[in-house]
This record gives sequence, structure tokens and C-alpha cells, in this order.
Amino acid sequence: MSASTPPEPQIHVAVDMIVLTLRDEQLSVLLVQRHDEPYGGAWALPGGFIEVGEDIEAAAYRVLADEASLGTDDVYLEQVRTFGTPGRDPRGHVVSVAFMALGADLPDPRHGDVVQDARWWAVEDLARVNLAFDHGIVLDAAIERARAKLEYTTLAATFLPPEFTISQLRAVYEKVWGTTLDAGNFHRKATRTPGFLVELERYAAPTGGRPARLYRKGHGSALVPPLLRSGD
Amino acid sequence: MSASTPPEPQIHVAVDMIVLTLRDEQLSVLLVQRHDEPYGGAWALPGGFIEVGEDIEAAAYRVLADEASLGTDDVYLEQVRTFGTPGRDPRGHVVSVAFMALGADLPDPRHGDVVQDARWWAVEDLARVNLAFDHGIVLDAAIERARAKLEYTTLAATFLPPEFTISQLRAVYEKVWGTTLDAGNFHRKATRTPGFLVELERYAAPTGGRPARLYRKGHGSALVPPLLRSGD
DNA sequence: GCAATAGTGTCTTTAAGACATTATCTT
DNA sequence: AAGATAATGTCTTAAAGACACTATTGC
Repeated sequence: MSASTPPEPQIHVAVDMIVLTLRDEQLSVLLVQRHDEPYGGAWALPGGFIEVGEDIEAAAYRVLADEASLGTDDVYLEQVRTFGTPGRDPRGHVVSVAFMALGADLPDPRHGDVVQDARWWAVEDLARVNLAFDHGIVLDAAIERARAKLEYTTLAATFLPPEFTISQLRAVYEKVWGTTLDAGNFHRKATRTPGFLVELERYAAPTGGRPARLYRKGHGSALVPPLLRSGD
Repeated sequence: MSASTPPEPQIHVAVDMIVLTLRDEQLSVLLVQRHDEPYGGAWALPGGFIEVGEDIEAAAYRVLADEASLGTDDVYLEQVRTFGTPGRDPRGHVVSVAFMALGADLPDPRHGDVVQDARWWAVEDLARVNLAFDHGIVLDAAIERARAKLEYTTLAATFLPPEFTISQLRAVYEKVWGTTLDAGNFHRKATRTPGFLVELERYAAPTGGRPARLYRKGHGSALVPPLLRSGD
């Protein structure tokens, strides 16, 4: 274990990545286990310091590549908020720009060079996880952002492969929101909202029932009127 | 945040304030005129560097006090986004956290110690203004955030004094969105949305017509279902 | 045939859009 | 009284909720 550095008279800028995907029907987030102090043994969001002259988004993609083996095309990336309360990192004043990264069925993290232990955690199970720094708050902000954006954008499709069925799309909403939705009403909403979906002439392999038509994400980004959670 | 050691040459962290209010029936933003290079003579968002050990929000309030004579209770403050493209400030690598600050009928800026020239600009007239740095982009992001938040939150009331009429509230929407709304339908929406308004037993001084009932902001923060711009 | 999944149709309810109408003030 | 502004009411339309029903597969 390396000797702890004394706090320098400098503000450091970092990125924290909240990588979300659906795995085994569960909304899951990628966490890495810390081996150094502070918070040795605790789980943390993948992150890293921004270098001088480096763009914030570029740093975010760099961390995704280094710590999650994810490329630019694998995820949708969006800034969530910047956290900079002085005491949040005991080593010094660290200002962190939080990003959420959403992707379809992302792979298990490779162990190796940079990261020792990294794994997906179901959001549902996070109460049992000891999170480093203020990462619990950061995580909550990102998850709430993702949940809210499903309401008024077409972002749900980023959790799915390029071609998908309406049932899969509905499952995204249900898993991310933790609710159930009426299949018929959801079908109507999804197919009649302009720009949401592009109907294909192909069908998914049947799974013990009528084969489902395949769709692709449409070009629209807004869902007007929105699809509200409130209705349950 | 977990991996590498921070680099030597510094990244500076700043806050940029987008202070919005309604003045003379127009959505307006506070800008300060620069006297130093770079961008000497151009107009810029009020802003300042964060000091080591200083909270980001605290820095935002400090800038509001110094450059706009505004206190904590005068405005609603919300983080918008963080801008950090390396070339945005020719003097070095500056990462700026943008905040929007919304207030009711904010006063003219005092000239003096810190700021030489500061004034309110109608958002409508901004096309004619030479803006420093990337402040045009920052400003656009904040204005769009404010416009969007009127749709699904009760934020419109922050542009008004504690007690206000429904017509004044409607005017907020109309001026911020640049649209007109049906008075009757807006009245229905405002009064029947739970948590939006608290009805008072008092009336505004009549202005050549039936006196308008006074309302106070309710405790709700969300507007469900939202009040969409699309309808115009 | 039956169970399972996908998709459509129908009725009801909610809420918005487009007004007309009434209420209460100033002049 | 006329004009202005505020508030309410009514009719229509859009869209969601709550289903029932049909369609197409595997077994």
C-alpha cells in the first residue's frame, strides 16, 4: 500500500462513470472494488482524473475504455451533475463530473491491468453495498436521471440491441422503473408516437407464442406527450 | 478518481452564472462587460474561479453576491452542465460549472468594486451581443433548461414575488416560452394541479378590471401531468 | 387441443383545446 | 354605460387506463 499523499493546494478534476445496463432482467451498474485507502475494500464508481488539455467527455470515454472495456459506440453518454463538496475525498479537493453511460447488454468487465475487481451490481441490491466517497449520492442522481429521461425521451432503446421487439422495450421501462405496464396500452403508445420506432419487415424467433415483430429505434429523441411513471 | 495521480500543470475550476429574471415583460439575463483580454470589450456571464476547499454551490453564491449583489434567498439556483473543452479559454484549461439562477424582478446591478459594467439583456436581443468564450453555448443550454423545467415543475413561480395572480403566472410562461396561452385553460390547469398553488383570501389591486385573486407557490415541485409547450 | 406470447379493439376516464359566458372592477 | 381584466362553464378532441378479444406460435 502506497503512502498517503498530503492534500495539495490544488483542485483536481475527475470524472465518475455511472454505467447502466440490463442484465438478467435487472437494472445494473458497474462498480470497481478499491484496494487502496481511503475506502479500501469498498466499491466505487469507475472514474479517473482529467488530464490538462483533455476534454471532459474524452476523459469519460477514456475511463470507459480503461475500466470497462467499452468503446464510444457501445454506450449513450450524458453528463449528470458535478460534485465538488470539499470533504467528499479525504485526499484533497476533488471536483467530479458525473456521467451516466447507458448500453445494451454490456459485457462482464475484463480483469487485468487497470482494474482488479469490477462487477455488475443490480441496483436493487445496492443497499447491501458499501460505497466509497459520496458515490451513493452520485449513483442515485444518475439513476433518477435515467428513470426520468425514459418518460420524455426515446432513450429506452439504448438499453436494447439495434433490433428489438415491443415486449423487450416494455421490459426496459418495467425494469428501470420497477413497475409493470399494460402490454396493450404500451404497444399503442410505442407504435403511435411519431419518431419512436421504425417498423421492420422481420420477426423475432418465437419463444412459445406468436412471433414478435422487430423494430429499430426511430429518429425522434423526444416523446410527446411523455410516457409517465405516475400511472403505475 | 480511483486510478492515476493528478498531473502537474493545473486545471482551473470556475463557475459561470446564468442569472435569469423577467424585466419589462422580457426574459433577461445578466451579463458583465470584460475589460481585460482575452475578449476585451465583449460581454460575458458573471463567473469566478473556485478556491481550494470551497464548495461549488458556495462559489456560485459568492459570485452572485459579488457581481450581482444577490443573496441566497433572492434566487433559485440549479446546476446546468459543466463545460471543459480545452480551447474554450485561451489562458489555460478552465472547467466551468454552469448554474442557472432564477429570481423575481431582480435589481439593476450596482457598479463599483468588482464589476465595471453589468446590465440586463433581453434574451430576445442576444443575437446582437458579442459574447466572450463559449458563453453563447452555455447561455443557450441554461435557457433551454429553464424553458423545459417550466413544463414539468412548478418553477415558474420563482420568477414572481411571493404573492401573485394567475395572470402573472401565465405571463411568466408566455414570456419565457415566447408563446401565448389560453387564459381560461391556463387558469384551469394552474388551479387544479395539486401542489402548484395555494389560494389566498386576498386580491390584487385592480388594474381596470375584476381584481385577481392572489396565490402563493404550493409545496409541490412536479407538475403532473406536465404543461407542454407543444400546444402552440 | 392448451398454454404462452403478440397484437388489436372497445369502452371509459382524464385532461387539454377552443371557445362562450359571467363577474367585477375603472373610467 | 363601455371597456378591461378575471374567472367559470361548455363542447370537442386527444390520449391514457382498463380491460376483452383475436392471432400465431410451441407443446
